[in-house]
Amino acid sequence: MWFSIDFNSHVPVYKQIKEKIKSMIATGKLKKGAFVPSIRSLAKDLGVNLNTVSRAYRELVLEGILKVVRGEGYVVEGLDTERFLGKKLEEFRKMVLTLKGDGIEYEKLEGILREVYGGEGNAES
Amino acid sequence: MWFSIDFNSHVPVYKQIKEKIKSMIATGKLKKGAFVPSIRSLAKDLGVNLNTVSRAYRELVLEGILKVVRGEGYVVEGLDTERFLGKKLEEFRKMVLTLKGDGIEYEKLEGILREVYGGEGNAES
DNA sequence: CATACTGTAATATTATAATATTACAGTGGT
DNA sequence: ACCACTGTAATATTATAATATTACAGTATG
Repeated sequence: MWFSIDFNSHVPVYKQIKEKIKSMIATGKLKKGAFVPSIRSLAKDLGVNLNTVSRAYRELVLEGILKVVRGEGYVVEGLDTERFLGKKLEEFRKMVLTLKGDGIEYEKLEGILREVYGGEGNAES
Repeated sequence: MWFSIDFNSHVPVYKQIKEKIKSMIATGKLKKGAFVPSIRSLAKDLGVNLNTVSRAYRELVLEGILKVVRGEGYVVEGLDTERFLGKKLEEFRKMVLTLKGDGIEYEKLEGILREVYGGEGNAES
């Protein structure tokens, strides 16, 4: 089992797959040169169609993140981690702005932050 | 001009409209008994089709948030604000979890929080 | 070389969102 | 009564995402 798909999300499945792969590269769970699961096996694991995984991988190749070796599979090329995380933080900022606009107080968000990160400011390393 | 739509978002336009209306009720910009813009005028303002706004309003009626007076328009009924904000915070928590999973540190998120809230937040590093 | 994996390609089908357009029906002001 | 607004309804069309299915082509290994 590799990861899971949120079928209730408005985010297209192929985009969710792309994001997860990128995330795994960013966190070192997938290293340069490693093979990602074959299209068929990942499709089966996730419970989606072969074509959907195929599209995700194809686009990742176009973005220079994967490379394909016909007959063998897809291999991790690399990822501009800074850029990837930067986009994530941009999304975060956008959401915070919306929440502020909804009248939610700073303390409430900070509380959730603390909760998720395990009580104190520092928790993970 | 009422608000704007993000056409690049994966979130369907009619859902974005629903969220904005709810948000405006939650923040008191739309009060109980007030008329929301007519289907046609809002559609024109947002640059979307009449049917799209119609769908959003129709669903808001089903949720008890708007009420319709034929020939006159749609009127604000009410909103369970606690529930609405609760869902927003749930989404926030989910995003924070993802970001933590991506290896982003607590301090980075807190920094953005502070930024958006204009340094107001709290000191207490 | 046969088999079992890989990726690739093509086609058809379904569901959803959004659009465009036309028409009908209710309400209020003049 | 007329007119200008309201909402409503129905139909057709487009684009996208995802599915299902079949077939073909490259690679490695027993």
